Amino acid sequence: MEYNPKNIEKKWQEHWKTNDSFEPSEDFSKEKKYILSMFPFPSGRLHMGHVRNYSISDAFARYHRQQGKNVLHPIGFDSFGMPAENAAIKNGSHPKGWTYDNIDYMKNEFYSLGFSFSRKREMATSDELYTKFEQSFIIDMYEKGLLYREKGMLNWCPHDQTVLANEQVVDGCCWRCDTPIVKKEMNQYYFKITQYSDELLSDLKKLEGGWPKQVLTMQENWIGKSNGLAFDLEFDDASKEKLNAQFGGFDVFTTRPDTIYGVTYTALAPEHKIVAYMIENHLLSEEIVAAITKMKNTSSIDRQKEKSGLSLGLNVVHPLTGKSVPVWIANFVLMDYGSGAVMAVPAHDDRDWDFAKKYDLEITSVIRPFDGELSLDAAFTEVGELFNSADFDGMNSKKAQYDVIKTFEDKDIGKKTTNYKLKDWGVSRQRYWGAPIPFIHCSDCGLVMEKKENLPIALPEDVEINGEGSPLENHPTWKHCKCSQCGKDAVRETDTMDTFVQSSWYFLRFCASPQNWEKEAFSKEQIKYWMGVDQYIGGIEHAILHLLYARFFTKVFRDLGYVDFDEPFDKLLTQGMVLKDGSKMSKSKGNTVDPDAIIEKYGADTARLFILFAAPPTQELEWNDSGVEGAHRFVKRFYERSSNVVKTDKIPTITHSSLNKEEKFARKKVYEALVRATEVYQERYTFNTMIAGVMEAMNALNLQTNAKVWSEGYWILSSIMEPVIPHTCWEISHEYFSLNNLSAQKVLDEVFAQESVTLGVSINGKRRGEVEVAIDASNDDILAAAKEVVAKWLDGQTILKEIVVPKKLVNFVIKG
RNA sequence: GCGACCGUGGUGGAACGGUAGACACGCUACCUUGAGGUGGUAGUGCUUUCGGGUGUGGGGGUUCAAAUCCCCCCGGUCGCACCA
Repeated sequence: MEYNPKNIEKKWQEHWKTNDSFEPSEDFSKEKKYILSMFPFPSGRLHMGHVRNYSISDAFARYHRQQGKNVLHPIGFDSFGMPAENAAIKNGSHPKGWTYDNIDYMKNEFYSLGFSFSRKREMATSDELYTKFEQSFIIDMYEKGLLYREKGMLNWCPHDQTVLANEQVVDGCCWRCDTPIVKKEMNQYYFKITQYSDELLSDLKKLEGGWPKQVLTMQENWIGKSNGLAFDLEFDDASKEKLNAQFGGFDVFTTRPDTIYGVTYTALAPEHKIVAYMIENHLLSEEIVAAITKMKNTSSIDRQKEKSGLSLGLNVVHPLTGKSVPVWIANFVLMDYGSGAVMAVPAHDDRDWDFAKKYDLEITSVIRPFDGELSLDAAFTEVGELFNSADFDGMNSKKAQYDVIKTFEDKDIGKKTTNYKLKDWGVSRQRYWGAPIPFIHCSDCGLVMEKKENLPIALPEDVEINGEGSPLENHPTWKHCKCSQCGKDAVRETDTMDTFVQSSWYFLRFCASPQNWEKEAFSKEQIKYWMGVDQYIGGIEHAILHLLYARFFTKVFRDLGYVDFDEPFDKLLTQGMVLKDGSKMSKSKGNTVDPDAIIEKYGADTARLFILFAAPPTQELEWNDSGVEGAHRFVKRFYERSSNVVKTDKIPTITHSSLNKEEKFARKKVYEALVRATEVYQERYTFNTMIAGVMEAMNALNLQTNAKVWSEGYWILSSIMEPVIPHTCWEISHEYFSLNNLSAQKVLDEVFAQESVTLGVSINGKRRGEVEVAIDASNDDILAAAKEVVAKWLDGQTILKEIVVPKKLVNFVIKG
């Protein structure tokens, strides 16, 4: 029996396809499992990261199917996005053709790996049907006030010619093409994600235990909640006059109200509206205006390099002391956080300190250490004791924060405030290959929504894509339409949506029964049954963007009445990257391994086995060619040794007591592998250790010749390996077991019964020998036997303590 | 700077306070083979005077017992980063 992966794999892939083997049942009384891998972008070919991702989810899906669960394991494609347009610009292909060709190719790759996806629920987010339902949700969100249009300074990528969300700007550059971002003022649609800031933060608690801590922390930091005091700083009379009485003062926010008596200057962001007013009304010298303009045009990276600022020649009044405090502009004050203005306490804040030193501003200390001297070489930012602070003198600075806030609230000059780093999600993209935003601009009615019955607003196919401007804007006819309200000539919105909108609800779409596919996005009943996703698997790179947006959409859908839960993904597994020669596989580094070539050479089962065996799923995985060969040898051995099995329709019954030592050992190893497999599939996800257990069992089986033990062993081992190397296991199972063993397996306790057990014997925790004792030996007998074994170590020593750990070891504590 | 995770043979990795290095790769020797591959047998942390000694980044602590728990330091990876 020679192992021929090509024949076996093709045979079973055909079988699964023709028999609809992996379609979930519509019987909602069954216990369900929803296993989902993050869906791929159809870039053209699968890479090893994909293979790893889907090998993991497929193992889960197949395992739960064996356990009799109703399993939903769908696949789709996140198929809108820039690369389709880039390909169009580069080689003249049409984004749609390019995308769907890629999808076809990748689907074949998926099925050649034997993944058990529901074929009937395959979809792509660029399908018009998907766009139709999405646009309908967008209209709902607009009606709820969760989507709005506003002019703002946006992140503009000059290369991709589009706006980016804050989350898509990485180190000041475009997340896709690495081009430095410039700020541009434009109209833009925003999702009001900030309305959910608090809930997105507090619901992270519900995910504890199910999600990796790292991801929860990243989301927490991204939302960035901080509590503090907001208050008004009022201009003195001379400053008010200078500003033509247009401004009475400005708002500042601080998380350190305890340092209020240490305020010696205040600083505005260069983009602050007071600064803008002063420039417009020529209240500043040309020199200063030039410096401000330069500051504003500096990229955010450069702006971080050195602090700089300018005095505005204005003063405010300290709210508690009445002292005059100068107003500056500072490049480190961010317009989009808080109010774009800060009170500065150089004595107790590093940034304020640097700035004060550079411009020789006053520094007033108000907190000193509880013991020891206050150093005047740097800002003192620890907790300490207040001084120079009137009524608050002597108070613990931590406690004083509450008292100062209370004082401001009592006097009605400020209040406790919470700020978030999270910003509203800008979703317009000035690109073609995306879902059109279903709005209309009417010269009479303003911004109006398209009527739902006219959805989808589909993309025109005859477009010119040359990288200049928005193809929809440039299209001769597409944007012209009738106003949905007054019926007069109007124009469509030509912006399309960020592709993260599609991935924010695709997991809900998969819950829809294919027979209702056309009619509805999903039904409440289907959602109720299938959601939440029991196990979600994907890369850590989506820890913020996708997962935050999907959580946001879930909460919005809940408030729109479509779903009745708060969080979409119960359990999240973030897989590690696939590396080659120590770094991430990438075309530019030339260290990629093509999955197709591996399947061609060794078969899909080898690829799957290697990828699950080489490392636990959450860790990085180093690709290793000889490791792949090792995996291949195992699959081959596993298949070829099945010739020791005798055909049977049910698991053989064996009288354990009549077996010899090797046979008993083999059975024990087989059942140990089963116990471990259960643990791994249900809790630990360390497939590498499960596979190691199967290898041990195989090694043990090979030391004996009992056909019944072989048959029982294969009955169990091919069942627990089926989620990993499905083709080989189905072939074996079909050949010998009529496919009856691919189901939940029972553990037989009798095989673990032992007459004797070997204990380690140690002295002072140091292993000195081992002793074999009867399983039911008393502690005294064990100790006596153990003492004999280590007699030479105990000679002339006083035993202070004797410890017996049942079935593990004996430890003697001796003096010295 | 802040936060999270991690540090075990030549390599990937086991060990959920209880015999460190399971399982595999690699390597060495031998058997099978015309050769290569496959398959098989034995060995493989370091060191050794063959008794043993020593060993999980370094130092300390808790414990009868620590790779594992606690503290400090060193190193690495990732994320955030002038967020007031």
